[in-house]
Amino acid sequence: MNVVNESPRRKELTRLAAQLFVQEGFDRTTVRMLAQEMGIKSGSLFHHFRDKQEILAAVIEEGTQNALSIARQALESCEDSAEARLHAMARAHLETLLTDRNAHVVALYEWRRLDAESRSHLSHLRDAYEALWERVIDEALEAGLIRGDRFLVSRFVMGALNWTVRWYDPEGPRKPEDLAHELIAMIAPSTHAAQARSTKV
Amino acid sequence: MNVVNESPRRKELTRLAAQLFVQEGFDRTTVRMLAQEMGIKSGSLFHHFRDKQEILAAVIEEGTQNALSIARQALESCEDSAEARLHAMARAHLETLLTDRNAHVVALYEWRRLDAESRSHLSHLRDAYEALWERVIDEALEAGLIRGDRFLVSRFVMGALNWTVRWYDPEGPRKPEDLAHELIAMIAPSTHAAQARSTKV
DNA sequence: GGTTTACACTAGCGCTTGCTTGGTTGATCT
DNA sequence: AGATCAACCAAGCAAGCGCTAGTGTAAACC
Repeated sequence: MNVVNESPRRKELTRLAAQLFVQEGFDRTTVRMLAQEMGIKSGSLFHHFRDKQEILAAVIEEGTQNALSIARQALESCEDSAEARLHAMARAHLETLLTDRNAHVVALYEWRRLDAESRSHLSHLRDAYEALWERVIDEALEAGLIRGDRFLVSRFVMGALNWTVRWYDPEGPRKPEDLAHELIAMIAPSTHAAQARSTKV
Repeated sequence: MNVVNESPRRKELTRLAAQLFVQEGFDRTTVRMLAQEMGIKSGSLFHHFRDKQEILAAVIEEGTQNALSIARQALESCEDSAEARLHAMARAHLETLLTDRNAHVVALYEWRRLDAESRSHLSHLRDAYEALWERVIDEALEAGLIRGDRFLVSRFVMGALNWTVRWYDPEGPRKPEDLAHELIAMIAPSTHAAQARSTKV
């Protein structure tokens, strides 16, 4: 019978599903396409997942969990200044786009295809991630690193970062490190990062 | 027979379609749902549009055309300083989200469901709009209003602005004017806008 | 006053969809 | 050696899909 466990097989299938969801979109991806990509028949798919919705939820959960743990780890292992923490968060965020790009694209584009219960479960995860951001931005505001409305600044920054999935090319010359620097230089021009940049160019 | 004209009836139907596409997503919206919303039977729909794809293209074209003409008008009727032009663009962008929100959400989320020919036609329109942005940002860079990499700054700004469709509440206290001010204050802290803000708060 | 045109209807074809059912296989455990 | 179990398959159902064909009708035009 079908299970809700976390078998390694299921994780691999989730990874493949994420790729197809990005290529085709959730609604256009049929269970037959998913099965073929996985090397099994469409019926066998429902041994691993209750229904198609559950595959989508699994993809998004996987990606968000990873982003959350990477961000937490980055915050723990960086210097304690507001600037260092802001930079660590931006860099962590961009690095997950390298390693988990598919899952994040799905989370951004197909969120609304989740049913009500998956959505409420996953929105807690997402809230936890965004809370990390708001806290780091609060610290930056208090330190006078940046200024402006707390709510608006965090939304603008999240927007700029999330939008990167649209244009960022991991094969290109720009590394996540560079993007993080440039973003912080843009919103906090009085930092070391900004000065290093503006004299270099 | 079905036509490709621009009858007022077709425009009204396009507006209704945009709303449904936002609520349900393009793939989940059936021609029967569209017809019901329009008060006709599903077969009658194909008198106005060749196929379902064409409805999507019509929605996106309408929204992009409006954004483009509003932006051009804003640039023509504003002061000639780099700061004024940047502000005019940001404000125009946010105001189209008020008046044409549905169409823009569709353009952002359902772009990939366009077939090849619609996509190539519409991407010219979108490029024209983004070119306006790049030019204004170039001017701001030259004027020393902001600093940083031309490519990255424009992507970050577009990201922050486009992301607003996710959280912006037109009924709330913040007006497009305010958002535009705040965004510019964030990326160009030495402007009048920034000083007015930071002393006021 | 006859023809055309715009817009709508009814009915349904051919196909695809997500998912179910009942059964087979090979490895693991006792 | 027998039992258990995860993993898979073949076959197909019921529902829904985009779209077409053929027809009706009221207004507009010549």
